[in-house]
Amino acid sequence: MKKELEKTYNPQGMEDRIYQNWLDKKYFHAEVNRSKKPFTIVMPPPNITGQLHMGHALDNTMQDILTRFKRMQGFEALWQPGTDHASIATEAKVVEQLRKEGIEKEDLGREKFLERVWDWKKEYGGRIVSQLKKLGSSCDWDRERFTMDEGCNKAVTEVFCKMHKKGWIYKGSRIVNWCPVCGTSISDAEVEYEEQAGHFWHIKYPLVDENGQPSKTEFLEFATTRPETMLGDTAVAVNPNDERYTYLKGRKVWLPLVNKAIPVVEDNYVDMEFGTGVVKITPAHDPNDFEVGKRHNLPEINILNDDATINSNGGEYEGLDRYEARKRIVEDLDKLGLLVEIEDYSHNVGTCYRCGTTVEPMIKKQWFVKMDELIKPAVNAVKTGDIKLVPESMDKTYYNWTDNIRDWCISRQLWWGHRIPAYYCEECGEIVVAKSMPEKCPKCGCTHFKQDEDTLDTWFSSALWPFSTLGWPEQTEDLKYFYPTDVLVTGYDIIFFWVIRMIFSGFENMGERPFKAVLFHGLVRDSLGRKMSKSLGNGIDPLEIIDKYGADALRLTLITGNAPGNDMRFYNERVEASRNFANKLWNASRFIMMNMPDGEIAEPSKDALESVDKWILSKCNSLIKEVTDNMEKYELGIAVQKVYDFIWDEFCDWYIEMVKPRLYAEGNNDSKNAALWTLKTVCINALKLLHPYMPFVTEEIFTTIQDKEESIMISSWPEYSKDFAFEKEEKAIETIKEAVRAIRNVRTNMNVAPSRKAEVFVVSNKADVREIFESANVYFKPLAYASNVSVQADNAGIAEDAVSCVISGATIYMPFAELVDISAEIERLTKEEARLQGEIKRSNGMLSNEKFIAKAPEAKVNEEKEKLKKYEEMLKEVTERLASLKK
RNA sequence: GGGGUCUUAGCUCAGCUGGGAGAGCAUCUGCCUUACAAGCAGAGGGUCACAGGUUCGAGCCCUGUAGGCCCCACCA
Repeated sequence: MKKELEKTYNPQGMEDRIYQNWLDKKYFHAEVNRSKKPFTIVMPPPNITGQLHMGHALDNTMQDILTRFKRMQGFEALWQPGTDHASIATEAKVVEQLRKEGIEKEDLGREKFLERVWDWKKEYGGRIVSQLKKLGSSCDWDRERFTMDEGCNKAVTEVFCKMHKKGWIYKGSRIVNWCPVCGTSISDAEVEYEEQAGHFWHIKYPLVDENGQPSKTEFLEFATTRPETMLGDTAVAVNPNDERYTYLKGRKVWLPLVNKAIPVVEDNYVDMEFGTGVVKITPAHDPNDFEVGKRHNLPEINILNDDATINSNGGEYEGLDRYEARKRIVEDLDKLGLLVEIEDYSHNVGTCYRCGTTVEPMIKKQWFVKMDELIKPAVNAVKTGDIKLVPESMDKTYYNWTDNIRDWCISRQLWWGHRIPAYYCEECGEIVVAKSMPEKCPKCGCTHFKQDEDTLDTWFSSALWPFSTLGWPEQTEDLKYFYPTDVLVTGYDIIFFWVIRMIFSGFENMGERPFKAVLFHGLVRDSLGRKMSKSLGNGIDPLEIIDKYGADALRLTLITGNAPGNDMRFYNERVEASRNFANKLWNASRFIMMNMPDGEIAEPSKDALESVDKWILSKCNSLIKEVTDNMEKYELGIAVQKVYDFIWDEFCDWYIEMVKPRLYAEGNNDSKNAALWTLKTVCINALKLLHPYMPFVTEEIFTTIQDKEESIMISSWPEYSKDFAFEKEEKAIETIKEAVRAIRNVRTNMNVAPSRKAEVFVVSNKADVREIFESANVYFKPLAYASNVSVQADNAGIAEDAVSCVISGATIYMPFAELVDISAEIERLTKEEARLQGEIKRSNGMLSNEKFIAKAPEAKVNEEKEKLKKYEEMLKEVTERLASLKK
């Protein structure tokens, strides 16, 4: 039964229908299958607070392409989906929602609050999942996971306890970045620096005289951007090599307003060149000062409450907001005559990535992961190529992170997240880290424990994602089969947050790399090159694009014209171009189907294939090889570009046009059959190559054009076949190439013809020229709309190296050179000659190099010898042809 | 301060072990032609940022210069 396509390509409706069918048929589902090789990708879990944006669309399109490609190649392809609980973002969302109801989270209490968050998750958390489906994502939804589901919880607890036991997780007082609005510490990587206009307050502290009183004459001058921190000053530092200050050795300075003496210390941290070479030291509120403080055993005085107001250590300033206190302190110093000047100064200020509030460095008791040992295998893996980063240039960015890594602050003062499995004995304060609440204190034997209030950094659980989703810590079959995963696809902006942490977690917990390669993509920017953001309102909603142009068009747009790791700009015009391509494919297929007879087409014998059939078949054949190679190397954009060019240019614009006269011929014959078979064969192969990129339209066509297989997504990937390697049949291929060139030439002239219905007479006394046009003639009519083309030998006395072409009565003489273009050919051959001479020189050089002969494997040497031989032969041929042409 | 990356047609960008300068869009010309006007046939348009170097040969490799972007660190 012959099926037909709708008259116009219309993705609306079609895509949802096809996706539902795939779901019903369970095509996305992967199971342990020992007869197949596994191929695994874990999806970077999108935040449950998230809405699908272009970044997701790009990320997931790439993953889907790779998954579909491998699935068709016969791998057991698992694309593991899931979502992330996004502790800080989700908590903020719910807190905001509660506020609208006039409720603070503290009013609810921890339990009730968490119930609200779970409710929220139930209602909105699945939104992004359904959006991913619109894209055509072929993930195994049966395996969908959540970073806070039972299995992931188990994995988190397991890792925490294990690493704590090893001493790699510890609790300590460190300077952390404190966000006063979010009320939590954030990791170094979560701080965003922004340039802010500020001031440099030049201040002086009096030295302490021999009576222990502030001197009236001796002062030490320095500058600060945060004068209020002086309340926590515990020293003043100078560089030990600074001769200007050698007299200060052993002396003290008077801390005004607080009114106490603090020491002068010598520390190399101080830059003699900068400012006055004197630095006030506030160990509790500056990471550098903290280090100085440790070296000199200085007290650490915290002057801030969690909401960034001054605490009781601030004396009379207690209760003031940090900025209010700053103002008051400057005024008070001025009154004392200790303010020298105020200088305008622009500097980088750390802000919270969530809320934009200026973070305050503070000393806090927090949990940390010790990085120095953990990071080693992660560095090594990339160095040895065990994990390959694509593009390779990302290696440097990677090392830039690993080389400068610091201990990772993992505790967050939030409620939504994995609660830290540390328990404090209420009697003696002993800390017990365990998978569950201990029954008895190992120290004092009492039974009252309180769990740590803090939760873990979201990234702690996502770091375990490649194996926690496969069942770890249970030793599941899934884990044995699907781990390590094959490739991770993600943006370069989360190398540190996520990629590095997954790598070291993989090695630490699985003893093995979590993935073999990381494929990075860039940011999707707007048409002006700006980051898409909510505040700018320049975001383009992928769902709107899908509604208008279809998911296939969106996918193709995102994947073309863009190299790995590079940012791209998004234009609607580009989506239109992609949609137009889908339409082209649609119509070409429709044309083929219109001409198909009922029933099967027999494969023609090699002899029945005409030159043009061989030409397109061999083109298609080498396309298969190239595209497969490109995809294996993750060169997705290049691969699909080749398919695009092949389908539009070679297949549609040339082959289909050339074959029309044969199709329109009356009755059935071998030539017609060969054309039909070639059309169908090439079309199906092209559809398969395109399917990973444009899954819907290819499926729709595939299921219509043939009825042997029920879905293209489970059909097999085309393979290069020696049977169709006609590129070696030079005569056939050359004929078509010459025909194409000749047709082009005549067309150029046809274009100035007054009428579309032109008659073309080609006259030449050269047999090979006539031959070219004879072959062109076969395919000519539909190409140039000539009503007739005839070719004859010269009887009009024209020059030997010219043809005359008569179009609708006007004679256009075209020198033969324009058809085969002798001068261009000579130029080409001259270049070729030089190239071959160069290659021979290089080859000879290598083969006469003793070191190369001694060290290189024999195969390599033989290969080089083969090459040399081939080059020499080619050179001979080229030289001969060149000589004959020059005649 | 450290590192990365980019500079190719009017615009946005490909160009992956050194050998043809390309695509989409835009512009111009001619076309409703029985798959497709979401189309067809053509045309114009580039010192591949600049200066050196390596090479028979450089958009591609090396050095330097200029400009743009990004990341990290951050000097109180």
